[in-house]
Amino acid sequence: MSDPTAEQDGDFIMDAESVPEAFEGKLETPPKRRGSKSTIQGQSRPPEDGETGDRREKKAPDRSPKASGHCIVQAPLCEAKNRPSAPQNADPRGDRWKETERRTNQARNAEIDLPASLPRLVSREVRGQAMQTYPILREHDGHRAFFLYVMNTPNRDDGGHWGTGQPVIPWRKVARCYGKRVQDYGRNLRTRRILKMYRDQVVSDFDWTGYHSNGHARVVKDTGVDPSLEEAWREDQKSDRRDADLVDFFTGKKHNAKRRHKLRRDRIRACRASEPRCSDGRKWRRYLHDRYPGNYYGLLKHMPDAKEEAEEIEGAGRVQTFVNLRRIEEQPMPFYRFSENTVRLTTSRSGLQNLNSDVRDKLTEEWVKLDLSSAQLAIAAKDWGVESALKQLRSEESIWDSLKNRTGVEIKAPLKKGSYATVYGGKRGTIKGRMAYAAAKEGHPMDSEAQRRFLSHPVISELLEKREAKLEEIQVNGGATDCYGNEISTDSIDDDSPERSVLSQLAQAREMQLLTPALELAEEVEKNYQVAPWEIMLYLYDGFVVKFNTPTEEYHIPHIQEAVNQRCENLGYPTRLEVETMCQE
DNA sequence: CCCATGAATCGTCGTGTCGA
DNA sequence: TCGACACGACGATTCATGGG
Repeated sequence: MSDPTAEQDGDFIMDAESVPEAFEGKLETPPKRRGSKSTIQGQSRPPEDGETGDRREKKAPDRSPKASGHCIVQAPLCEAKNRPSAPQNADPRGDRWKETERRTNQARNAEIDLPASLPRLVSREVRGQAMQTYPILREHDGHRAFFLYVMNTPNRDDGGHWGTGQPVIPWRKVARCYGKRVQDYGRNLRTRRILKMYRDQVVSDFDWTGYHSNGHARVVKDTGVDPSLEEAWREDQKSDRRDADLVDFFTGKKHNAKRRHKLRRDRIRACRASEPRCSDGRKWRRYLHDRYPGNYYGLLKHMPDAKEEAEEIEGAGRVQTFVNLRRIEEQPMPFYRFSENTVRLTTSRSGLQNLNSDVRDKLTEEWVKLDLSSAQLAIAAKDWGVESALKQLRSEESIWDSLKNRTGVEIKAPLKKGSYATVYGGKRGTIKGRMAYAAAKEGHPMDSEAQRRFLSHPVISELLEKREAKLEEIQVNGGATDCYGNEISTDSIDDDSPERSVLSQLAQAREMQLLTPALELAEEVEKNYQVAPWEIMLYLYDGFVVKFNTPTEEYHIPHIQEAVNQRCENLGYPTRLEVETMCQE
């Protein structure tokens, strides 16, 4: 967060007003509730559950008079009766244990900032069931947050399916659940103590693995949660919940229009912190932020399809995708910010823009995706004066077919990845590596011979050649000026080869310039019609996604294309705006 | 190459533990 | 009481994922 432009983790939801109702009134009264003593069981615990955590008992007993002292889990709360002389100094558990206890107990009513990737929406019924089963959750913010974490975190030890495998509980995440004061205790925190308190006060069968046996974080061995609650919870998470009465498990607030509104407002404000690098960027963002949010909520009805598609993804990408989906469920409308080294608008949190494209296509099934054909290649071809590329792009034969023929690679993905890397300045090794990676992911390994052929394709090889000239030019001039007149100096970029960065920034600026006529048309249409027949819903760098409010695709799409194509032609870039065909296999 | 996001990794350090 | 040792945690870095 040192980065001033970075917005904070959007979960600022946690301020006074969002304190759960349950807390009212208890503020000043000491925790009389169960607290008193029941909790404490400090020693009641079965002696042996040992490994997890405590081997401590054995020695403790003897030397300490204060054995009693240490078992008071919440002693600190009742300072009223602190005993004068006692246990102070020679506590076998150490001051840090006691301090950890104290801070954890104070987390009953804390300012807690949950991880962004943690899904927190559940149906009202399930939340009620959880509160009934474990009443302390109602009034202990920290335990409630940690309970939610254990139940819902995507961070699981099998790295595979969402919701299977055991939750991983790194100390940092645990501390985060118990609020700022616990986090601030930093290196002195005894995480094990917190876990034991959770077990003692909340879920008595909770159990976890040891730490650092192999350098990994702790893992939950047994959530210990009541089976009927566990099942209800899983069922709820799996279902499509479009019509469910959702609440935020942590705050207890209904996830209704009002809350969504507040979320949006906060997010927009956070995005304002960054300034656009060009006027077109500002226009794009204003337009996109002005969209009617309700139109994005309509996407949620495709959520089950999207999840099904996401299940197909192999490896770590699946978890990423589900995290994205959860965020979309919470607030599907994307908000954009500006970054240091590009004119592009990027969404401020993961969401539609960063979602796996196959999954995204499911969600936006009813919308139309338009993008520039081979945009990056076209831009490089023109700006670098690559004759063979210009010719190829203007010819009948698609560049992709040509590349496929040359390399013998049947699928487009790796070739696309390779050409991105080529025009954005990637080194030869990078280009090869990216292609190989993309190919492997699709299950069609790409051998080094194929990679070599890619680089020696006439178009690619001339691109590489002209690219070197361009890089040298940038180096000599100490930078370059993009199509918006921004001077990009190599000095301002902290990198081994800032020229490459400049090169890619130039292309990215141009791509925005080529696309902007579509934005202007959209603004115009909005002005001229009572109800805009179409609007741009999502910005995808070299394309965008359009929603039609009236069945006028046949009429309007060609107009949009014409506006953009006109500019491409005027400026001499051999690319066109195309409707992306959903090619299902 | 640009972006955002998060997980894993590794060296360092203060402190509790335990045996002498 | 002292010193060796292991542990829990930090912080920075590196490596993944996703998008173009």
